[in-house]
Amino acid sequence: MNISFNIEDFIKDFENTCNKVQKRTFLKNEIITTYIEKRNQFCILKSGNADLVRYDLNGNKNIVEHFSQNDIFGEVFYTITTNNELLVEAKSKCEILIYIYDDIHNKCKNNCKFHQILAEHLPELILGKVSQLNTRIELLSKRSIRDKLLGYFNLLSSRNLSSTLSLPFSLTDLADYLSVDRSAMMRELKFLKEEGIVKKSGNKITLLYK
Amino acid sequence: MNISFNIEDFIKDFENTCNKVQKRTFLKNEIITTYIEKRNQFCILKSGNADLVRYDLNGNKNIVEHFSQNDIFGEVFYTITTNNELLVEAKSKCEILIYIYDDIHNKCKNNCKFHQILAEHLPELILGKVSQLNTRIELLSKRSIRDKLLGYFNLLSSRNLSSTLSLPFSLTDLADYLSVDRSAMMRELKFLKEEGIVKKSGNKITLLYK
DNA sequence: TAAAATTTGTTGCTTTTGCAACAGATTTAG
DNA sequence: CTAAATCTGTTGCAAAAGCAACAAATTTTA
Repeated sequence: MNISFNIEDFIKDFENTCNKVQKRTFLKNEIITTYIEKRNQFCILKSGNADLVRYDLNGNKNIVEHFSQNDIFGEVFYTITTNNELLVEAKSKCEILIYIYDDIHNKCKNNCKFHQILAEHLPELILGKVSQLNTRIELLSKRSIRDKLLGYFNLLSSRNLSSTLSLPFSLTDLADYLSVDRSAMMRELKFLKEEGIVKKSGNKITLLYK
Repeated sequence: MNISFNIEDFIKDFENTCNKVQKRTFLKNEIITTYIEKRNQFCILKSGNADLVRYDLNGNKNIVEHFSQNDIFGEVFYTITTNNELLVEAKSKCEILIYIYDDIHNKCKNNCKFHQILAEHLPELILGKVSQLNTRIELLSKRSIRDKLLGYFNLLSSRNLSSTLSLPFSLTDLADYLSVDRSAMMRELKFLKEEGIVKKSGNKITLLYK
């Protein structure tokens, strides 16, 4: 799994070589797609931010994943189950490439570079996804709100190579992402500030320990 | 993503066509592998049961995944992070195929059928993993012990096409898998029995509602 | 730019979960 | 076959998290 494949360059160079690839733009708050039928959509987020959202039977909103530039998503990653409505919601203006997974696999009739190269790098692309999901599982496995918050902050901080980080979420959404009650999370965040463990201004968090 | 690829047949037919594939057997409680260095191990569980386990900083045991026949696992699925010791522990006698991911990708010098066919089907194999991880995330996102228990029981029940299911875990391990306190889980299970929602005898659970 | 909608921040109270400890049942190992 | 280890089941108490409700700040939109 060499990180030799640069998805950004790939899109730039080859997205126009195949007429089966759909390009679409969505505005903030628009629904990009739902995971209902098994059309095997495979999507790449060219720009913008989006959330994969589930509303459970108790009416709780659940942010399953948060997508930013170059992330991949779509039905193809899910076994569609009964009582689950999954939506991908644009959180800002989004440019998306959409195509159907089977086309990639069964070789495109066009013999275009796009499908050719994509097929070649598909395993590492999907492995990247697996890695992200494992990180998500680690976070959700933490047993207290405090550990979830600190775990998430640490993650963003290490990606950012800095002890300061910007939240890609509102605090309301962060609670839905961590799967906890918002007011309880706010309380915990207050304690973390009072104890001098984190500092917060606007959507910036700074980790103060070590 | 046609489910045309039968991993069991594949192994039977081709595992001996490549001398780079390592076959190993582990006894119950032996450590099959650890995710520490990035050797890009890719493993297939031919038979037996195993758990992927993490011990967190508070000493809590966490069962990240449970593997049974034909499941795939290994370092290649993980971004190795600092404070994380991940172990794969055999829960029964296990037969494993081990090989290094890069060999698959960069075409095996032997030009053996094993690598050839595996490479072809790798994306759908990894997509199956993604699906499993998404199911895991859904479970961990549930907000109460009751919902986690019922969610897990439902899952096993629908796989089993029956309202009765066998737990592949001891209750102690189930608590670590659901990421909750064992005694709290036992209490909740007791309530579920008292309310006539589930029935339990031995390691068999029956769902009584609907 | 004014009104509406959403987000942040806070609190009192209730419910759920975790922790510690222990006894009995079951399984494993010598 | 017996002793040791592990697992199941239970409880009282403490701590954490959820719920509901509201005011103030901020952002969106018409």
